[in-house]
Amino acid sequence: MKRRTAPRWRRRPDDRPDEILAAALEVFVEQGLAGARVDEIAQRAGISKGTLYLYFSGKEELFKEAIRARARATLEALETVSGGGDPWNRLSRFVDAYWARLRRPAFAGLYRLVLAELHQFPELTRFWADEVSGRVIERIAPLLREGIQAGVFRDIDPEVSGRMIVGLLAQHAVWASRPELFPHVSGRSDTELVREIKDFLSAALASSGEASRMVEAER
Amino acid sequence: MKRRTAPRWRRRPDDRPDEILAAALEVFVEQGLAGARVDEIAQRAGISKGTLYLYFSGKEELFKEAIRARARATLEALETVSGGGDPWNRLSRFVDAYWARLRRPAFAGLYRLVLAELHQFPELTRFWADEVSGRVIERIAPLLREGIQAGVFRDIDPEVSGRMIVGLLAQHAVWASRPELFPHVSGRSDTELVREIKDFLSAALASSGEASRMVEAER
Amino acid sequence: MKRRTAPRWRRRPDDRPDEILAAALEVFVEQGLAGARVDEIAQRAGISKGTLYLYFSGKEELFKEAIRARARATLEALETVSGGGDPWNRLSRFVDAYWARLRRPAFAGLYRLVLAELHQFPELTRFWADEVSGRVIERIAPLLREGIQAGVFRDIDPEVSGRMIVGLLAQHAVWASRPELFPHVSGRSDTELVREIKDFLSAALASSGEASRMVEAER
Amino acid sequence: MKRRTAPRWRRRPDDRPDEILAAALEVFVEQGLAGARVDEIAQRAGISKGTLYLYFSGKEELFKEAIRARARATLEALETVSGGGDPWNRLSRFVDAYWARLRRPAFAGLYRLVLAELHQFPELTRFWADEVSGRVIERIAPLLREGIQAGVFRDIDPEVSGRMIVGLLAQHAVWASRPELFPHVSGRSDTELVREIKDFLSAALASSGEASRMVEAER
DNA sequence: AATGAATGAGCATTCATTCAT
DNA sequence: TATGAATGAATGCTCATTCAT
Repeated sequence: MKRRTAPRWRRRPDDRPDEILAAALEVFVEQGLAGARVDEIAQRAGISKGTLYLYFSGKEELFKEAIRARARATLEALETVSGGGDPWNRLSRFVDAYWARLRRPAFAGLYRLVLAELHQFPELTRFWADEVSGRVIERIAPLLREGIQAGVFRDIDPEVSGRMIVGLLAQHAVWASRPELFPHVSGRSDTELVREIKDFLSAALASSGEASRMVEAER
Repeated sequence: MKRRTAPRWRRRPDDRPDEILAAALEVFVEQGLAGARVDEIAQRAGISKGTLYLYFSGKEELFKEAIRARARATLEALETVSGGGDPWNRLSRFVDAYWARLRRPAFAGLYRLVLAELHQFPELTRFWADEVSGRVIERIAPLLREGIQAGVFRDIDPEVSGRMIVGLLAQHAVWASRPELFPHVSGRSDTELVREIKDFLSAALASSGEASRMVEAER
Repeated sequence: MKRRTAPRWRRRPDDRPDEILAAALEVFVEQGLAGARVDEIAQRAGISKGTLYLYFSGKEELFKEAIRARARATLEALETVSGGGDPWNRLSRFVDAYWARLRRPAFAGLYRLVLAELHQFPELTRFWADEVSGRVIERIAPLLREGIQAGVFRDIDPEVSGRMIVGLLAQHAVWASRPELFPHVSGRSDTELVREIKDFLSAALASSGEASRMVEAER
Repeated sequence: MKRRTAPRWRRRPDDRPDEILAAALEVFVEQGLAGARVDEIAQRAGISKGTLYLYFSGKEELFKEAIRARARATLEALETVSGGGDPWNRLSRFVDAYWARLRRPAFAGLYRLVLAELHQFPELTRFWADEVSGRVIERIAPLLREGIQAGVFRDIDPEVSGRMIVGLLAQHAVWASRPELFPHVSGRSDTELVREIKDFLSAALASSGEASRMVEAER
């Protein structure tokens, strides 16, 4: 139902659909799917309610496309994290990049939405599992494997330790997105949180002879 | 005729209100605050819609009371975890007990609800921060402190490592509550997940001379 | 969706559904299916919009039930026309009774509605063909057959002459329901119209030796 | 630039307006006035919605003009029926010509539309009464008068018998346009129907000494 | 106390009409 | 002339809340 061919046509060359999706995600994050009002989405996108229906067939499609679009953007951003250096260094950079992503205002909201509403949309659920959840761990695992071969990381299943890393980061990001609810993060800066996480991960990952080194390797 | 103004917190023997709250939480968890229909709550509680309004003043109050009641129950349950033994043992027992709690079907739903909707209710937000979030870490911290003094745990801020422990457990519980969304947990049993978490925590917490021992100390 | 068991309960024992259907037919007749507003139907039925949805699942069901109910009532009314006498007499009584029915304000409207909108509802179309259209001719045919056997009517297919009788009556009723549109009926009373039709039918039906007698046999 | 105020009734060579009206009538017949969508009319006419508003001021005007145009065309077509021969012959030719007209797909639809919606437009109602309804009977009446003078038709008011003839034909055409609704015509060919009608009319019209002759006089 | 019929504000969606290009 | 994007009033339907019984 989205206009794929047509609306190359007025006002802001053709960001219209993206602007609508951004507004929609904002409102969905604040109110949930059922609570969001189409009127408000249109208003935040600076268009009329009717116009919105020229681009999307209804509230549900809007929801699905908003989730999809944001998820894609997040993944693309992570794609670029890379580079060389020793394993501690590379892991540190990954943590920084991922944390930066998780801390964007949109992320925690998206994640809440996914947890709360995605079960209503089986295709989206598959999309999320296949295209999003899986991808992040796929990206740390090789890095961990190399560290193990180099003898600097303990020999544990990289899928598992990858999961621990992502889990700690994600949970902290979620907490940090609602500091009023979680006093144990509310006084702390992002820098502190990242340092504490890195320190904890260093101890957990370092092979026995190694002094853990991620913290010093900081950005 | 008596119960005209505040018909809510009386009739201890009669557990009608609790049944309603349980039904309500169920529906709120499935549909969110806006998506939940009062009709359905009443139906699941086995009463008529009108009756529901004799006990609660409206949907919002129902929501707030449901959250409050469940949070209290969860905390009370954790209260009882205790006992002696060496620090690894006690930590292991705490992890088991907390995990068991987190894995109850109600938990992940409650947590999602808190993340998704609590911002609409400032008083509830305070309640959650003061009475719930804070309490859990308060409970592990002493345990960690003793382990440090006994020389078996690394000397790191117990508040911080407590947060890491709770974070890992909570995130895994969230993931495990939606296995379709998170393929990295979907094949694994609870036993496996707990073993992996304990192993990771052991490495992260053990003081340098110590072989980490939480896994062996298993229930 | 109609309440079959429940609403035995307040205000006017239980004509509620019938009152709604009557109001609905009125509005549908005036505005057509698409043009009718549910609000107005409710208003004419003296209830609120919401109440209407307690009895019917939506505008379409309302439409279908309204048609069905009225058609049934019309058929039932015709059922009672009967009696003895010579064929001319009986035919005359049938014409009077059918004409009286066709001239009720609801009939022409119902007929218009059927012509204009029924193609949207295949089940209703079948219902109309099976239960309504067929029945009327079924009722005159035996009467004509007896007249033929008695030698007073010409020997023509009773199904065919029945159709002519019904056709003339129906078309005149339609015209008479919109006199502004059809000047050739607009000045004439019902009595005149019926007399003219009977006269025409008498000539068409009488066997050659017979002087046609329907007109004199008048009510 | 010229055609700014009254862009409607000009440009003879350009038949754009007529194409639009034809498309409009099609859609109005299928959906009624309220149910018709301007979008679809434009689409069927092969133009854009905006263009349509260059030719007609809105949906209602479109409706009125479509009815008017079609009615005029129908009348013009009947004008040409004429010729000599004995009265039975001429009547037979009239019946054939009128029936052919009534059986065009557009007719029954137009008639339904007139019955269903014309009351909303008083001027159109007058137009229909004055220019359409009246005219047809005006055309048979003289023919019947001559037959009476020639002694072949019974001496009855030609206005009245004309009405019967038109009524029978019109009603059969309406039935035949919706055979699914009217089983008593659904199996029969047009030839059969016309033969039956002519036979019936012959008996009704023939003066007493005459054998009725319309059927044999067939085309 | 309990019920469930009744209400009407609220909201998603459609569609006739306008107007910048 | 012709287009089709944009608009927003109109309308079907839902659902939290009330209240007569």
